[in-house]
Amino acid sequence: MRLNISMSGVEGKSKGRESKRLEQFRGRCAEAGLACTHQRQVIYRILTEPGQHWTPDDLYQQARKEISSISLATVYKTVKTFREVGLVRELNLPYSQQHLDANLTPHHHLVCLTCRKVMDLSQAEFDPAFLKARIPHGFQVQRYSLEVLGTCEDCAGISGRLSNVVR
Amino acid sequence: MRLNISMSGVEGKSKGRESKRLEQFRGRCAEAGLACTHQRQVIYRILTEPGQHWTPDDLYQQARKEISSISLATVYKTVKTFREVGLVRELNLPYSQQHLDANLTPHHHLVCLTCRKVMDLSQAEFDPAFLKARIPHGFQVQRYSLEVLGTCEDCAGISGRLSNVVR
DNA sequence: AGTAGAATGATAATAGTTATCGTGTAATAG
DNA sequence: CTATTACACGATAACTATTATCATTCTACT
Repeated sequence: MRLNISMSGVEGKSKGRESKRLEQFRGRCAEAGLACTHQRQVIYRILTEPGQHWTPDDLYQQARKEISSISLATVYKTVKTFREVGLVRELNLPYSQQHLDANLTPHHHLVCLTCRKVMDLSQAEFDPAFLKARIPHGFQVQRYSLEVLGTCEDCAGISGRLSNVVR
Repeated sequence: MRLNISMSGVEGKSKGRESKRLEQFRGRCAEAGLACTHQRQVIYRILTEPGQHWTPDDLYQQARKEISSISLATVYKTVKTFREVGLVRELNLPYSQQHLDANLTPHHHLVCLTCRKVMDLSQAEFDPAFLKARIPHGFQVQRYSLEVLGTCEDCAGISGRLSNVVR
């Protein structure tokens, strides 16, 4: 059976907007030399739901609702590909499973160590007052974990343009 | 064979200072209700070498030099115990293995995505100018990853004092 | 529509970590 | 200083997260 390339699960009213997003995604795939498959479309759409930070397994459960035959391996491979071409980023959290973020605008995260909820925190250029003002009332900060990621002087010469591939 | 409780691998000259560190460690174990075993002493001493950020496996390789019979499982269990009682913390890095930090003073990290070197960066209260001044010349920042870890409002009531147990 | 190369799905393999359990050891009491 | 007991250790199995393999299927292009 041949599957239609479409944003399934979306009703007619917002079709125009969804088609636009699909076209954007198709363009990004073309740039990156990736096939714009149904699986990748669905996974990308789920990933870009605002404010969500998916693990591969949650992503798999969600994607199965639309493509019941999808494989967990496909989800992992897709996620890895998306990371490599810069469509998503990985959060650095103290949990065993990776968490993904399709919000590429610079921002930070507020993580509840109890329920593991992750909330976005807009970039504040590290201004402590500004940052504190953005932390929701009631959130008890236990610690900040700031990782400055980049390329050290010793490595700068070695691998010029490979360094944007995280992991 | 009965093993002497001692900081093996340390020569006589600095014995006084090492004994002091051992006594400190013994005290912390007593507080936490932990037995001050030879294995834990050695692992803790390795972990507290300044500027180092060990993975469990590296820690195992290092500890074997002093206790050839030590088990990898012991290293993992010890590390987990140390995390639970707050003797060490886990770094949040985009790599598969956990990295440990026995430096409990608030500070951040500078991570080279190429060679995976991790350098300490003293706490700067999120002042961007101060922070930038501390980044070594030649280090090319690709991104900041700030995770604010704590307890969200919803969870504040539920698990009052359990929240310092990370992971 | 036909074709080449890439992606998928099923599953095996691997890496990192944790659990199990019998033996050994540290802390405490006598 | 020795005996006891609960805890810790070591060996290994088990488990979880992730990646590799490979035959089949699909996408992109002609």
